[in-house]
Amino acid sequence: MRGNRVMDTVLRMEQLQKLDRNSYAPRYAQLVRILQGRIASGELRPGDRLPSEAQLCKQHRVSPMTVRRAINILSQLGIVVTSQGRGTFVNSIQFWAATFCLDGLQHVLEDEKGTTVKILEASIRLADERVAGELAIRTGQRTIYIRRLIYSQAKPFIYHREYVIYDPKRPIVESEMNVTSLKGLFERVGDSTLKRSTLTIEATVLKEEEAELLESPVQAPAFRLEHIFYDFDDRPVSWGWFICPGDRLRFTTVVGIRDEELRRR
Amino acid sequence: MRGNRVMDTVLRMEQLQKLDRNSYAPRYAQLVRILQGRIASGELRPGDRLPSEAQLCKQHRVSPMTVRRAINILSQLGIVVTSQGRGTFVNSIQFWAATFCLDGLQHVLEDEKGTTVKILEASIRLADERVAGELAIRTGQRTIYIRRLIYSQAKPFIYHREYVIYDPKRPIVESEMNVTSLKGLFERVGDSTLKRSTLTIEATVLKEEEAELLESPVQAPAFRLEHIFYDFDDRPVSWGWFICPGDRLRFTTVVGIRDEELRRR
DNA sequence: AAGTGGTCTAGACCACTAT
DNA sequence: TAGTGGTCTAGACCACTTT
Repeated sequence: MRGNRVMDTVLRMEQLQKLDRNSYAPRYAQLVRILQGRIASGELRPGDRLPSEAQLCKQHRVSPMTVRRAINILSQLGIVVTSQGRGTFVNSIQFWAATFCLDGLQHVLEDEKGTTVKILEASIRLADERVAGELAIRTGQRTIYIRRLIYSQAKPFIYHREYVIYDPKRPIVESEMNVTSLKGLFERVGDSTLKRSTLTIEATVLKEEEAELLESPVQAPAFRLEHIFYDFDDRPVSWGWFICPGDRLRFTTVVGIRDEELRRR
Repeated sequence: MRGNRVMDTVLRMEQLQKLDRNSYAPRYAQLVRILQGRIASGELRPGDRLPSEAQLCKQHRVSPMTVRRAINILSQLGIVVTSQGRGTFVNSIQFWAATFCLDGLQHVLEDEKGTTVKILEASIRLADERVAGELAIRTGQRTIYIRRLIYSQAKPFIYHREYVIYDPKRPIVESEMNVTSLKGLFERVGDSTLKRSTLTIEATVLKEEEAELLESPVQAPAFRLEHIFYDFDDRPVSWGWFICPGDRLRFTTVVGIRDEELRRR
């Protein structure tokens, strides 16, 4: 099937796909699209070896670094895999390599006008075993317990609870109170800048209090997004979780060859 | 705070962090770690400008391409943002840029011994409106309806249902039947190789049939992972969904500066 | 030994931003 | 105008795999 004359002609034609040297699109990006096209068309199938980098250099009259870059991008997209000394191969679709982004939340987070944050409670609580464990402090130590309700388009959208380490030197509460945009919420806790955060997504159902606040039925499916924020000394400063009804949030992605325009990178 | 003498000394000391030119670690990777360290230590804070690429070249005695590569990696990690003509800046933690990977499933998918797939049903069904819509066919057209139960360590783990377009020319059913490893399931439908797939994650609760098969309580929280597979002609060939109880699956990620070893890329 | 991908150099030109 | 990031060249050397 691969070795007949018709196929060879197709191959030759495809290889003639040329770079447009006057285009504003960078050459590496054009090369990515050309190779993607050869894979998408079925000309190069999973397991097949791509032309070597030296061959691609000659064929498209570009330097090795440019070819390298194109192949790196395809590799990061999971479309090809490289193997030193052997070659570059078309990958079969890697289902579990699919990545989901929280950008479903982004439009909400960035919509300053449509999003409001209401603080339901902010009080001192002594850490129980669970809280102490998550925040790496001793039980009985003081924390600030905060409950927030986040509205999108005037409707309750997310319910957030968190425990923040209480540090008498830093008046966290006041600055936390001033957070009315959700976006600012994640950039800093109190006046300390955050270094990193661990996030976990779980499936859950709404409990009574949650359902009431979120104006949804009890037992309705929901996402639970748990977080721990760390400061620049690698100490946890905040542990909490967001609850969002399942009918208001979903995560979507595409794995394999996308036909969209290649994004700038 | 930034302009005093102590800080300047710290800055000078940090800048003396040198590349180990005998190390097996590539220079761009070492440079990434050095810059990450300067950010992680709080020396460079969100909003600060990094030294220009030319300066980094001189400081670390490497070529522009090597600096470029290091900064590209930091940029892809979301740790810095670049702006042509202005400079490269330390990013504040981008909560919504968090990406979750299905690799929580990977160990299950790749564990050939511990994972088995049992086919509960495979029958011809005429497409109703919903199925026809998803698969872009006419209502009443034939599809193959397949129900599978995936076991991990001899316990039911995931329940899968899908509709596959029926093509008399391709004996899909037999080859579908032979799929006993979950891994093979996603690489091909019948004998056609897959080009891409769209995936959506939703929160749901177990219905009666699902609960019984998965040996979990009815109404228990669960993830619903819906998929459409496309062939190389961009036509949908399969629409279906996986149901997995919430207590057996979670998605975790880290956003911001990780302290792990820098992975090869 | 020959071919492959992985890293790196020392420049170049360009587009964009700030002054 | 000077400085910045973005792209690109035409080579080089190395580690690895296959023959």
